[in-house]
Amino acid sequence: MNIFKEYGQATKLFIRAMVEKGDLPEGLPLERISAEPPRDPSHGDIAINAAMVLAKPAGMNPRDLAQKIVTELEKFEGVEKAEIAGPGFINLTLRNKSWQTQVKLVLAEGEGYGGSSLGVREKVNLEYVSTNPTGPLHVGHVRGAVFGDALANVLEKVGYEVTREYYVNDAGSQIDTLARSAYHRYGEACGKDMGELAEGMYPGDYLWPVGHALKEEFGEKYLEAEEDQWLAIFRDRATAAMMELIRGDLEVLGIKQEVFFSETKLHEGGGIDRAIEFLEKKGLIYEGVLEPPKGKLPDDWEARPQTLFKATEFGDDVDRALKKSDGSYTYFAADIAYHYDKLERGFKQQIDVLGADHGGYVKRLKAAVKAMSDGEAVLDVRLCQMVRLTKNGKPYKMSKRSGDFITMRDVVDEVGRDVVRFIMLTRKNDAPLDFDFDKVTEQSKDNPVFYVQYAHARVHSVLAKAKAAFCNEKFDDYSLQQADFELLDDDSELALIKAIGQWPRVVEQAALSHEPHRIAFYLYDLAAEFHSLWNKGNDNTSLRFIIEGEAELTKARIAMIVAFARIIGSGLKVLGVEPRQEMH
RNA sequence: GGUCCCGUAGCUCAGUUGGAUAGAGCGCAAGAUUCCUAAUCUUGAGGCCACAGGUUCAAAUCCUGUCGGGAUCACCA
Repeated sequence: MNIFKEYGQATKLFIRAMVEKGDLPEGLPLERISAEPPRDPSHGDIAINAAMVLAKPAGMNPRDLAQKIVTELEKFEGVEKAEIAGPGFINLTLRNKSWQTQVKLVLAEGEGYGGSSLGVREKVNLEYVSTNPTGPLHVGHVRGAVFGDALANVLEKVGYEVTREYYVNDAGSQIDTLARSAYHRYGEACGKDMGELAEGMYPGDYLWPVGHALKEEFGEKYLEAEEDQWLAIFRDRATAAMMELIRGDLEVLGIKQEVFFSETKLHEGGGIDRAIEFLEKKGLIYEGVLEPPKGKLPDDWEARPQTLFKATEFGDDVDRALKKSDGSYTYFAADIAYHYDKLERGFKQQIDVLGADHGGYVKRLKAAVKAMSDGEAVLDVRLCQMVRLTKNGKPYKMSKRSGDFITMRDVVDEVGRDVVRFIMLTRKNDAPLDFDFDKVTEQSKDNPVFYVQYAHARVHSVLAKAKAAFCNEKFDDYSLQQADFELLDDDSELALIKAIGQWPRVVEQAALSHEPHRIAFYLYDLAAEFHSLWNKGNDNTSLRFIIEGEAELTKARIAMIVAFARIIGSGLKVLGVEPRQEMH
């Protein structure tokens, strides 16, 4: 249970009661009431803004209103004191017991602690990665992949039903290029001199096995054949092979998406026609000529009539072309159809995770979804900024193993999956991120992954020592729930416990704002709280976790740090990182 | 030129969807250390939150404009 929410709800109940009694007018903006931890801990545990938010619409003095609420809140058993501060804040100080109980809750609920049913099982479609199937994942793709996956986890934790999806761009001209590149390798596999690989082809050696497989399958059948005889089939085989490769890459990162949606199927199955027809019925399609873009014109710009979608009616800057001059559909048309398909599958909440280079694409996507759903569905597009690879602060070039880029596997091989995943979430998605190969593997506070893991490992170690010191006591989660939590009354212990109590709130906020990085930052802060407490035990041995001869006290403290470790564990799980028992 | 993102401590960045005296880490200065081990902790110095207006009880946060940095810009994908 989220303790902040609890008191926020309670406040709202009082207000409603007051409205019913006629003490307050109807129609107050109750949704603006928040119960949050105050920035300054000396202000108490929970700050409620109700009086300030409601004073004006209620036509009351904020402090008078606050006084009424305070009188009610004071009656709560868990509240030690409630006071009015500043312009009308209501500051609650909870009894220690209210916090200490959280420890027991964590142990009882285990990984479920921090979860909620906020999402009421609403379906969310989360599309991420979606790289062109023309080669293995490279570093640039990792961030979006990790971001999307962690976001999916967070959303699930608060009760959304998330579908993790990958849009396979297997229809464009880049696939023809892929097929031709594969053909080149096929020729070579057959022992023919193919000369130099033409400009613009995919040079990576990951196409070698594809060439060989094609030789296995077709022998020399297509060696002298015209392109139109083999192109389609090579496209098909090469894409399948690339998707196989990409799935393998994703698995290395620990990512599993359940839907792989093919653009080609959209073309072949008439999905695009259907979506366009749908828009046409709404009167949102017309033939027209676009204004030339402002500023510098592209060299080959010319006015031409096109099939256009009225994107401007839904917030876009210009209307967007749906057909090329040869009559075939544009990429955007396919994308409209794809999002239409998501709507047909019942997704009112859609999230696309894209690279920052797609920034200019966001408005038209949102416009399309808005238009097709009559504003019923929401599309959120999260853009992930660049990752700059560095080593010791200098731009880093790795040996290029497959073609002309650094692959995701290169990075994971070098530093490990957990490090990659965690570091990718130590920055907001829309801020660029430096990935320094030295820093991320360094064992120091500088490196958040290490810092958090270290705290977790310390708990594990203490637990083992406690078991050895008290062989007659049990330290499993159930036994620990029976501990006397009121013994945890030192300020620094309470500080750790209060930090633990923030977890449900953090999860909720990360989920609602679609910002999984908040989890990573929270875990770091939480770990800091633990390390701090640990070191107090160095100064003052009475604050150590294991106190010889004091079984009850030791049990309570072990319960506290085990609860701490559970939070770290479930937080890391959300990020897709394995918590470590030891650091060596 | 249009659009989107960014501008917070010397550096790298958080900032609880508008809250009270703006926070961490690195670096700098001083100190501590037998539970995981100087891998950690404590204390200190360091800020016109780019700038100017506006909205209100309250703005780093929302709106407008200016300046600076990045991305992107008709049929590509």
